[in-house]
Amino acid sequence: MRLDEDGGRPYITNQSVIKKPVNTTESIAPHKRERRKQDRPGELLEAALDLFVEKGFAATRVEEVALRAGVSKGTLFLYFPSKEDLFKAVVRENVVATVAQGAAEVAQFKGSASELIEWMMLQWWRRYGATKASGISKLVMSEANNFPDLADFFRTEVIIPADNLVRSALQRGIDLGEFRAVNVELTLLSVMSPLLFLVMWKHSMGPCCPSHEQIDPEEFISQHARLLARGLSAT
Amino acid sequence: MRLDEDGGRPYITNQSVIKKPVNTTESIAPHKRERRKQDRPGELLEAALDLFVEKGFAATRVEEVALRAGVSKGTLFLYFPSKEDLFKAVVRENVVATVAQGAAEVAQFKGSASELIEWMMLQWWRRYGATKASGISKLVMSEANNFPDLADFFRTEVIIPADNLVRSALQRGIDLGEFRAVNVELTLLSVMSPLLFLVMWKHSMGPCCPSHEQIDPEEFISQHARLLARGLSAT
Amino acid sequence: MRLDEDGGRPYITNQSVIKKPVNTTESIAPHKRERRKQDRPGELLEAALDLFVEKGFAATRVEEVALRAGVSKGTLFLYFPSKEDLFKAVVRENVVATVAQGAAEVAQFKGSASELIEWMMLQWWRRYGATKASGISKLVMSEANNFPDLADFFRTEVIIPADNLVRSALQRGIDLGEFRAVNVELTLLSVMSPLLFLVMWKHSMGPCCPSHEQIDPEEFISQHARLLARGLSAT
Amino acid sequence: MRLDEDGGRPYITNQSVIKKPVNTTESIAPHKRERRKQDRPGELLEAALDLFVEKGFAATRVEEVALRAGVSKGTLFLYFPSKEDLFKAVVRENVVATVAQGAAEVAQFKGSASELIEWMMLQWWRRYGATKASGISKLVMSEANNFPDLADFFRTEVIIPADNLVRSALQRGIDLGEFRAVNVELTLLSVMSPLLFLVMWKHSMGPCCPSHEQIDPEEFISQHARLLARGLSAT
DNA sequence: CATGAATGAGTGTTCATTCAT
DNA sequence: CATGAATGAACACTCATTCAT
Repeated sequence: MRLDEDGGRPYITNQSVIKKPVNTTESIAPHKRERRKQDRPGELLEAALDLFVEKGFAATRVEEVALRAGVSKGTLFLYFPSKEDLFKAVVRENVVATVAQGAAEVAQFKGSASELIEWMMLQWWRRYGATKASGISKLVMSEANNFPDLADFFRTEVIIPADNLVRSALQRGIDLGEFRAVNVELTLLSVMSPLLFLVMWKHSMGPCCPSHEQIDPEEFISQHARLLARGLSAT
Repeated sequence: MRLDEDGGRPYITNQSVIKKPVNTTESIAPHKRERRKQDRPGELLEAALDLFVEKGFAATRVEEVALRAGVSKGTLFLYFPSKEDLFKAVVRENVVATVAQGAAEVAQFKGSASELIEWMMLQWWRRYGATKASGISKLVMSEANNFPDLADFFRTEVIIPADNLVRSALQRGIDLGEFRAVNVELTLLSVMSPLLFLVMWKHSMGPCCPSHEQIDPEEFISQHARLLARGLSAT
Repeated sequence: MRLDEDGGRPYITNQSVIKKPVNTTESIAPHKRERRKQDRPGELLEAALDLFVEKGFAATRVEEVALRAGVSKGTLFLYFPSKEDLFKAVVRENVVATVAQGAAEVAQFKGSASELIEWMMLQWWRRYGATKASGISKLVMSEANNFPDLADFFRTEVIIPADNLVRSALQRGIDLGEFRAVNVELTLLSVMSPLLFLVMWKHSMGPCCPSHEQIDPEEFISQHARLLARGLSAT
Repeated sequence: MRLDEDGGRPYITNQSVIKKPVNTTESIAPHKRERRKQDRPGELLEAALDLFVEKGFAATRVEEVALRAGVSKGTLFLYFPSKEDLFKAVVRENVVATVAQGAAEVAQFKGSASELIEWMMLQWWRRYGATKASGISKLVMSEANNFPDLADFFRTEVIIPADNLVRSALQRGIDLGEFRAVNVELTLLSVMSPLLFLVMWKHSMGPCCPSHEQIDPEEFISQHARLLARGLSAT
């Protein structure tokens, strides 16, 4: 390691590296500035999402969030009274609506119950599990102990609605005679646990274990869905 | 879901864990110092397990571990050269041994491959998943990104051996014509993911969601195992 | 030997070194905060130089440096990422600059090689050896084994350039026929060792040995230089 | 880095690694044991010398000294009330007598003054400078500020006698008309400083600077001595 | 005398949070 | 509103020193 790698700079300078847009025409573009102000929370939340998902709650430094959002550390605390509050806001901002959209699509699905189950699982993966946003699920599970109210919020807004979707699909299969009369609650877990495991793994051990890299999530989901379908099959 | 079962005692406890060995035969007992010395590692490991499971790796302070074990911070470092080493010792004491024991028992199992799978899953739960020690698995997944060394250690010492156990059971089923020739790696995930999900849930959302309490993990595991067995069945 | 000369002020001083800039023109001065900010590095470097020279590298606590500069420990790390970097900055500020300046002056020197040697030695003493900053050389030699990185840095930034200055002067004397064709590397040591010995002594035994006080370093250097000149003389 | 490099040892054991000689014949060899006890301080001082020279005062851990001497850490403190006292004892034990022997040999020297000077310098190097013991000179200069009484002791017992030897050689050269009537005190420094510099360098920067490795100390001393002889020559 | 387990003050470094400007 | 300089409480880890045995 070269000791003079700092290239002779005598000391660190904190001088702002934030590039604030130079308002050369302050008088004729007041709206721009206002909009900018209004966007601040959103930009901060976006930056925070990225970093929380990437590094987790503890390892994310608020200064890095602020920098990525293009504001100073102090400004972040202007909008969010603490790191914890920022975290909560991120979760609230980024998880609802995904479920609602899913529900709408399920309603229009044509096909057997077992096809529906497989389709739901794959959709869940493609629309959520495979995206950055799924990091929130991992994060919530990881930090639930430290933020119990957050866990509660997540359960109410996300988990229960999503579970209900699967529950009704299973029930439909049973009612139509396609599935045996299994315990729906238990089978629900058989459907959801591989998905949640996939997300946990992807955001935790995944990056460390290249050995598991050859596994294709969609292929796994498909096989698992078919395994379940066979297992549930009434015939 | 009774996911917080731990023999009835919740692992979050503030009661003193300093266990003075009961001297029933004071005259035969070795020197007090010596006796303490031999007890130290065990006491420290127990305290460390409690706190790691309760708070996670990063949030657990070594001094708190030492204090809970009734010694000073310096004493802890007398037995474990670093916090990471302490953690690794906790894993070895509470997880690695369990895997080894499981492997030995598996070798003596008499029965079909599908019976073996179900038995393994149930044993895994009873011997590990249902205990406080399973918090380690949750911890590792939660903090793997921040402590890749620990994740690597856990993967090498625990995940790979455990996976191999399941892998060989599946392969045996296929070789004996009991199972169809499915992709073993994918099926492995179908076996493990419900177990790991159960553990994650128990140590994260579980305590916050009393609504899932009515679910019995063993019942779920049994049903899931049978679902898989049916799904895998060659006939 | 008056080796502890430093312009009269001993470098071991407890008097406050927090130098509030005298505001002769309060109205023109920038904001108090800004002013402090600009002064910080200098104040910290000054405090660090004092303490490093007084106590050595290992024995100097960064908090003490910060306190002497009138700031908190955290503030120091705002300007210097580590104790080593602080030290390197001190070296750059107090030693490297001196070498560069010396090199510039040497380039303009008119006179014989032997005159140049004597002039360089005297300048080295007046500009560096006799000042507080020369404590850095003593420190580096004293602690090189414990902090090889610092020794390496010092060697690269200070020793090699300074040696090259002397080397070229010797070579010039040989090339011009003024000196005999001696081994330049060995003669370099004959030039440098009295200077470095002087500095070591001043910052170690010097304060303890008033008996050597009657020796004037400049007189010694002059005589040594002339001794060498005679010894090297080609005639 | 392999995380399991500790080979699975669950925790560190402080169990004694000190090999105390097993006294199988305790009853017939009581003297041996007594001698052993009497040797303790000597063995500790020897170990301390090695380590202090090798690592310096601060970086040497008392436990390492004790271990090398074959006793426990507690035993060391039985003989030396503190690390500092151990340090002082080491210096006191290891520097006298060398000078006395040198003085005796000087008295028998036949030859010119300049030959004597060169011979003394070379002998000083061979008998002291080149040996491990010279590390003490480095150590004393390095730690003199922290141990002023040590510096005083060293000056009285070592430096002054050694200086007197050189002083009288120079004076003899002047009295016999071999040398010019130079200032003896200054010339003394011209003789000693290269030697002390050599020792300082050897024990500090030397190990870090392979570039200077090609320099042969004896060759340097010879050339320096001849340079001085020419410089001092009356002719 | 000798031991070695135990201590606890101290060290460099980090980072969420505050607040004067 | 926005800034960023300043803070200070933590934290993992070290090691000279003590003292019960």
